[in-house]
Amino acid sequence: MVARYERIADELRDEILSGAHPVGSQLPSEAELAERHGAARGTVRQAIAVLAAEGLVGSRQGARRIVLGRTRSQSFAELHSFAQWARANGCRYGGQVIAQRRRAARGPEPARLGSAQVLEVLRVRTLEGEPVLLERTVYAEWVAGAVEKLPADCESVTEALYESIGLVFAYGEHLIDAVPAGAQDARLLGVRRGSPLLRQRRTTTTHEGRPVETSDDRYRAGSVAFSIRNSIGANPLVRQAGDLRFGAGEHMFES
Amino acid sequence: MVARYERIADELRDEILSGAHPVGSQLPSEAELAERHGAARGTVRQAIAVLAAEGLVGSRQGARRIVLGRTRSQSFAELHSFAQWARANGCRYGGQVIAQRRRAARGPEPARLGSAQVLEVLRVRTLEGEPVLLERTVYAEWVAGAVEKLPADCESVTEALYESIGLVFAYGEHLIDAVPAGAQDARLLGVRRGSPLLRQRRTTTTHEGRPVETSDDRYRAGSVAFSIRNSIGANPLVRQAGDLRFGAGEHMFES
DNA sequence: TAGGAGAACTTGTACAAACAAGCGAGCCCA
DNA sequence: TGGGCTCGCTTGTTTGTACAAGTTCTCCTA
Repeated sequence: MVARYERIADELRDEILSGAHPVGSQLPSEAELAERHGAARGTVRQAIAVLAAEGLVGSRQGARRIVLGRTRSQSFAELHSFAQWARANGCRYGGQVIAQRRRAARGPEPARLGSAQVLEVLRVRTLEGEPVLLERTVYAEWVAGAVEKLPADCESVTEALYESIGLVFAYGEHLIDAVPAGAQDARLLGVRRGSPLLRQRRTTTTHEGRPVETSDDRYRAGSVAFSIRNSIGANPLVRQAGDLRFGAGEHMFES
Repeated sequence: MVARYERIADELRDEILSGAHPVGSQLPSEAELAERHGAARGTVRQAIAVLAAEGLVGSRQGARRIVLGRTRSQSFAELHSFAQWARANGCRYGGQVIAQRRRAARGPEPARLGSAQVLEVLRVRTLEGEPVLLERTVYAEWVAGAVEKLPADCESVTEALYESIGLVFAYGEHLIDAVPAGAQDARLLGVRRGSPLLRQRRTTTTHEGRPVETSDDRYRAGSVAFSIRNSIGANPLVRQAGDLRFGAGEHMFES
């Protein structure tokens, strides 16, 4: 059973994406939409809030809402799962575990993952046959067993963990910056040492706030970009100051 | 006059940031908060929605809400304005226009900015005295005059434009990836050619959806990172496929 | 003691009503 | 003609109510 406001949101979104409401044009008023759908104004507002969060429409008190764009931001699942994202974009994709070992948690890991033992996995992901992403992931102890059981060429870790132990990655925190490729990065991604990589560091938790993993993912430059649409009043992306230093050598599996 | 739900949100945020509600702990129920603040449940829900959008709390139907983190995502203004962001972080900052000229719009610019003539500005931004950001911005014709009147060392373009013509940057679309520094990048940022830069391409519009500018901003690696907090159901960040090609030399707003 | 039924609690959805606040267009007057 | 003002429209805020749906804990029973 889909909620009513979601169906209204879907319908409005379709109308925008199909061009019935061109970019820059005014949306029907809340009252009009409410009458058309036979719903209360509050429900319509909820529907419109969904579209606003997707960056499709903007609003200003007193004035009609306007259509801002036609490219829709996707769900968290696609941000988190490389496989789901690749599939949604119609790309061939694959993955391969390069190295995997258990070790004691160190540095900020005990605090972040809440376990003294962790499982460290180095994985290469490919898009259209080419290696584009190097994942250095550290799993909390309580999922380590399930991760170890996965095949080395598992295509979607997220889905596999959901199937095996019902694990859902619910919340994530991401830090995005650029770093030069280290020796290992260069070798595995097939680029020159020092060439630019897009790095995404993330920590993921379950619905209950239980930490699952932290990861250092490095994308080959040009293969992937992150996109965000936002508006005054609500957006989750922020800059964070770095310290102008970065060491290329502080990796996990660096020999 | 601040809205009631905003005051409740502020109070709750303070409690979370101050540690009264530790990370992972449960928030009081909506009914409890409503009674404590003498407000209706709907108002409390609105307040909590603000915190959820900031990534501070998560929720699941039937279960108490939990605190997800203590680092608050900031407002759009801080994402958009380098000056406002730097100030909020207590950094010394500056800016200097390197070059500026009017020219005919080309490529995707006429469509994106809605004008045939544009103003192109090359600006270097500094943090704590060091150059960290190179902005290549193209302004639509209708703001070009106001931009030209700004002093070359204007510290905050966003604020200056607001003061002079009441312009508010309301909506933005951002594309984030990594690129190697070109010759000009390297010279102006004081890094080696080919070293990694974090690139943010953005297009900004007013409340009315009127395009203001598109920009290609390049951050020195290590100086700045982008951070995002998200959850299942709502997040604005997406990956976008690149084409695996990139040339270091093809600057200035290529597609 | 283990497991299941169920009650109590909590969040999600929906409706209705009212007032506040801001915008825009049209009107009137100088 | 130009400027200011008013009025209607539209979105923003708030309250109250009701029920649906999911979670969690307790207690009872096999």
